[in-house]
Parts: sequence; structure tokens; C-alpha cells
Amino acid sequence: MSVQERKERERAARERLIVATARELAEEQGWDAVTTRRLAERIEYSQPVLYSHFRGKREIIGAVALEGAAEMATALRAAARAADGPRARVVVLARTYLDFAERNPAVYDAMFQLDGGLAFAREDTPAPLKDAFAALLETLAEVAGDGVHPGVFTEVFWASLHGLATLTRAGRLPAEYAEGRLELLVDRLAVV
Amino acid sequence: MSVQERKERERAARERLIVATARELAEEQGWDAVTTRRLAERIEYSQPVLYSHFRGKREIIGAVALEGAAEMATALRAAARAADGPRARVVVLARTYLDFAERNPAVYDAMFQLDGGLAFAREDTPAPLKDAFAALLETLAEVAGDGVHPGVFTEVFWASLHGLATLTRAGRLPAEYAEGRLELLVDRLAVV
DNA sequence: CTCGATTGTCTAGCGGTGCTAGAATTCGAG
DNA sequence: CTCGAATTCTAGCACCGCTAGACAATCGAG
Repeated sequence: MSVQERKERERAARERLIVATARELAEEQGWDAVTTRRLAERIEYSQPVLYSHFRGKREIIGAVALEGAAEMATALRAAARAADGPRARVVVLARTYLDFAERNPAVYDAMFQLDGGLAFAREDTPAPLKDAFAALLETLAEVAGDGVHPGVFTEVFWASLHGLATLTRAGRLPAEYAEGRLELLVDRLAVV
Repeated sequence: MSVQERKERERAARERLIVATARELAEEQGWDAVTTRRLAERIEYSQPVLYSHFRGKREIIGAVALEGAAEMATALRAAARAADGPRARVVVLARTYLDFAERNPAVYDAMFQLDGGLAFAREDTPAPLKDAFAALLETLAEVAGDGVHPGVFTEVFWASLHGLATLTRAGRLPAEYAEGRLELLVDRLAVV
């Protein structure tokens, strides 16, 4: 059944191509520009092919989100590993998070702003999402402070970072004091 | 020129009707359901009438956002006035903010999630937006702590609230520990 | 009171969207 | 080589934001 295997391989490759192309297009021109027609044209197939891989545009966004979550988790862990001491770890963690959001705005939107049809904060939450949260928690647990649940602390810290990321990128916060805001946040929230 | 005045009054009334109807429809069924066709039908005029009041859908969203900002500023000031002591003031301020976001999700989206074509964090930022920020700042300035710029502190606090509001509503944070997260945030950020 | 000009509003339509039914094609199995 | 199944495409649906141009209502001048 080698023929069937080859077909499955090719099919999987095409699915990756769709996700990669959607991401590329979104980073280039924003998610509004990611239409099924344009996406189909870029992968050199017709529109209905997309629907043989995904239920719809929402699922494609979801696939990009999962890819992004995995990358973010890797980036966060690498950053935390490279820093010495709790405070330094939290600072680079926060900076890495905000960097990721700024450098991959479309991916960040797919993860947290758009509807990718993904379940959050539940048992059936996809592994990459849980893992990205876990990556935050690993570093933040040690600065949660006595008597504070590490999970709840991580939620608050994450929410703060998310707020800074989205408001800054939308131009709702002036870009100039970004570093000052980050340090203030870490100094106040983290118990070192 | 009483005729002309009457006409202008009626025109202004119709504009308010458009904004109110858009808001209503958005709260009922989400902004995706606010199409120019549906909106036109609800106000019992044809689509082009909308474009004689607003440049496009974006501007209608912006109008709802400004209305919301004014209401939020009022709510925040009323809440702060009713509380005794800096810490209590900050707690009710935060709770009022999150309450507003939860009770008026469509308006909140218009203000901070969607593109209403409004300028933020600039000189030509519309007054209601500046004023809502000012309402936050009035209460938060007294807990910014020594040597911390009140404006920057308010930005950070606001971003944190915004993160909690959006992540909670999108189901990205479990609803159950909402109050715990709020108190943790206030206890850590505010210097009392 | 009539009539032309000005406003105001509507109908109809443009190019775009996500998505899909059914025709056409490709391709491996016998 | 033929046939049937799997795959891909063409063509189209209902909807979107937005607008040109036809039409109707209203007003001021004579």
C-alpha cells in the first residue's frame, strides 16, 4: 500500500502548505486579506480543496494559532533558561512574550484575538495551548509569592502582558514607554 | 429659518437612532450581525441613508465607541466617589471597569477590539476617550507609588484590566477565579 | 398657484466574501 | 484497456460594504 502512503504524505504536505501560506499572507497583509480565493490561488489549487482539509476559514486560523503557541512556548522556555535569578527570568520572559506578539502580529491575533474555534481553559484544550501556558507558569511559579496560587498568579501576569501587547500594537498605548511599563509590571507583580 | 432647524433636529435624531440601533443589534447578536442592510432595515431607511451620516461601517463603530467611553467615564467616577480610602477606591474602580466590559461586550469591543477609526494616545484623540483615561488616572494617581509616573502607572493598570476583561470574556480564562484575580492585581499593583 | 431647482431618498448594481453542489478529470485496480 | 473510485474543478448561492444614477418630495421665485 505504498501508493496510499505516498498520497497521505502529499496530503499532509499540502495541509502544511495551506497553514504556512495563510500565516504568510496574514503577516504580509493582515488577516482580512486572507480570503479563501487568495489563499487557494497562492497554493495553486481551487477553493474547494481548502475545505477538504479544514471545515472553514476559522479552522485554518486555529491551525495557525496552534503552530504559534508551540513556537511561543519554545521561545519562552529558551529565554527563561538563559537568564540567571528569578527576577531576571521574569523580565526576559515578559520581554520575550511581548517581542513575540510584536514580531508575529498575525499569529498572535490567531491565538488570542480571532476566533479559531479552539477551546481554552478546559480539559479538551489543545496541547500546544496548555503547554504555552505551562511555559509561563514554570517561570512565574517561583515569584507568585506566599499563599498565592501559582496558576492564578500566572493568569493575572499573562492577562497583563496580553493587555500591554494588544493595546500597544493597536496604538492605544504610546510605544515610547514600553520598556518602562514592562519593568513596572514585573517589579510590582513578581515577588522576588 | 425654523424649517431648516427642524430638519437639522430630525437629522440629528436619526443619527442617534442609527448609533443606538447599531449598538442594540451588536449587543443582541454580535458585531458580525451588524450589516448595513440589517441596520438600514431596522431604522426603516435604505442603506445609502447610513452613508449620508457616516463614511462607512467603521465610523458607526467609532460612534458607538465614543458613546461607550463617555458612559464608562461616568461609571468609573461614580464608583470611585462612593468608596472610602485609596485601596477601596481602586478595588471598586477595577470592578466597575470589568463589570462594564462584561455587561456591554459589544460596546467594549467597539472601544478596544474593533477598528472604529479613532485616534488613540495622541493629541487629536477624541475627548471622550481622553476623559475615560482621565477617570482612571484620577483614582490611580494616588496609588502609583513614589517615583512612578502616574500616567505610566495608569497605562499599566489599564492594560492589565483590559487583558483580564478580554481573556475572560473570550473564555481564555476560567470565569470562576475572576474576583481572586482582581484582588491579586490590585494588591500587587497599587501602593497603599 | 405654478414651475424649475434643490434636497432627499430609493432602486439597482458593482466587486468582493465564505462556502458548496455537481460536473469533469485523474488515476489505480483488475 | 477499461472501469470505478477518488480527487479536483467550474460555477454558483446568499451575503457583504459601498455607490451611481433614477426618482420623488420640497422649497423659493415669479
